[in-house]
Amino acid sequence: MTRPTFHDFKKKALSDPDVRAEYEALSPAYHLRKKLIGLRKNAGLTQDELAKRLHTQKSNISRLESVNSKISPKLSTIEEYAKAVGFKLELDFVPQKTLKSHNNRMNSD
Amino acid sequence: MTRPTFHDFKKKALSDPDVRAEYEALSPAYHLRKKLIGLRKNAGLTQDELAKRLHTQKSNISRLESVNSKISPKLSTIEEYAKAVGFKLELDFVPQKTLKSHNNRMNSD
DNA sequence: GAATATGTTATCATGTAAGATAACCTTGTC
DNA sequence: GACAAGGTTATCTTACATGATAACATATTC
Repeated sequence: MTRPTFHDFKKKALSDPDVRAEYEALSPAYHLRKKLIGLRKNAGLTQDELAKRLHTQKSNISRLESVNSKISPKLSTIEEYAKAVGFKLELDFVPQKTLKSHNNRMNSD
Repeated sequence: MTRPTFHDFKKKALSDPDVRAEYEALSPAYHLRKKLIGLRKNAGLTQDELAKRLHTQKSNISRLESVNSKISPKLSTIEEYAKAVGFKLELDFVPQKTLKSHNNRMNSD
């Protein structure tokens, strides 16, 4: 109980606004679209401009960002999107504490 | 210069073995395969057993884990793999410091 | 209200990841 | 050395993400 958990660690870390800007974890596929949109807008890019950077069409960007989209994009697609807006994608594997743990109600099925 | 960077933050965080076990970032697609294998073995599963959990074939697991594989898996594939071995996949977008920054030689193209 | 900028939606074509089966390669055990 | 367990590789099929084009919906500006 005295040992800081990852939750604590994260909470503390995110209280630092500098760190917060850099560290952004998210449960995959759910927040993903909104996150992507945020990154793009933050970079001051329109879908069309981003599309050009990625040598594709704005309609494809729109589809990728579409929240109600049922598609599960390829890893490389997200990577390239991230890179195009000035970010680098990293993957975290965090243990599922299926037991009596605290805030672990992220599991869907 | 005096403000701690994400690098420092991460370094400090990872010095805590408890945190380290939970937090595992990786540059996508490169370490990914090895990471997956490690997670599976750590869970005490064979490819065949994991395949059964995912209702697929061991050959498909092998292909996914194959380091020399040229495929870029779908996000959902990694998610399901992770979940099957007791982990949850999270995505981090970390800013590309393309400027005069330190350890930022991860960019390929 | 025509023109432009931004984003959306539908559709079809194409590329490719994933499903499935089978054959092979170890390594270890009897 | 037959056998089984674990993993690999090849091939074919199927599913689906992405590419591409076009038409539409809103603003916003002139």
